[in-house]
Amino acid sequence: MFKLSKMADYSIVLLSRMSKAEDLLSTSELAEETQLSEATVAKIMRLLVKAEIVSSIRGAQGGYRLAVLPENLSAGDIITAIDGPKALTACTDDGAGECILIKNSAMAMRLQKINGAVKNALHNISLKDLYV
Amino acid sequence: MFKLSKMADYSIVLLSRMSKAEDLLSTSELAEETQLSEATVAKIMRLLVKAEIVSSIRGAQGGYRLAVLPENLSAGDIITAIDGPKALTACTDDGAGECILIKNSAMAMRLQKINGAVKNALHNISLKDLYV
DNA sequence: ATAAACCATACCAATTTTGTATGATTTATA
DNA sequence: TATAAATCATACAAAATTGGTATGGTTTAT
Repeated sequence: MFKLSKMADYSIVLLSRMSKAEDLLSTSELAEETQLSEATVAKIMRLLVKAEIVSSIRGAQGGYRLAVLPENLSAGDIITAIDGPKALTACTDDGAGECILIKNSAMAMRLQKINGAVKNALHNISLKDLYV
Repeated sequence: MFKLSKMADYSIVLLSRMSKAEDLLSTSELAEETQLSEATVAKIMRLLVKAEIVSSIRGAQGGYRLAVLPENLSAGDIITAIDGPKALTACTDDGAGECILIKNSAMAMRLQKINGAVKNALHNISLKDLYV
């Protein structure tokens, strides 16, 4: 399926909100403003931190802040962070073991061609483009 | 998720095989040559017929034949036929009721922008490009 | 010390996807 | 005209994925 997952869409909502903020935003603040549950927000923020899309400050008065400029953050980056690399990667030569298994097969070529085109398209859309 | 479904991939295998054939190919012939089960082949062919990507002849000695030139058949057409229009459509103005519900919302705008880009990318890849 | 806040993991429910089974209809051919 | 080859239509169960929540641990400002 080639459609945006709910989680990826939520993450764009959150990132759009963060791109308007000067200071740190906590999970509870983000949840309240976006109408999402705190648990869901927390789950997404963890993934965005791991992908180094946002930076986090722990402890009281902590929170999250964008680590990248909105114009330098692509939809592809966000989707990869949320849905995992398998959602998008085009099986490049430096890939992991799984990729080698189907290398040289016709199936691998097709996946590479199609996923490569999708990947490319998504990397040409920035968060700034999405923030309407 | 932005990856090719198994069914869509199978359909490309089948269509690639058909693009090499001069005459009709039956479900059992296609199944044998592609190593897929007859039931799975039958299911896919039905969808391709409904989408007018292949034409079918019923009865004994019947079978399937490509109804479009490989260079005029896009990956987007194939995916839409197999996974349904929701896999790809960008929520256009002439769309069905479901689309109207989220119209004018920020979510609709994002979906439109992202899915539109993916849709466009997939329509620029033809079956001929995939047939390696 | 305490409370605010992030971190990590595990888990279940809901949905979607895959794959198969069954029976009906069409048609070439002996 | 009976038979077999073939597509058509629907329904359904198993498997995988996704969505969402809960629980407990760790960090840090006050």
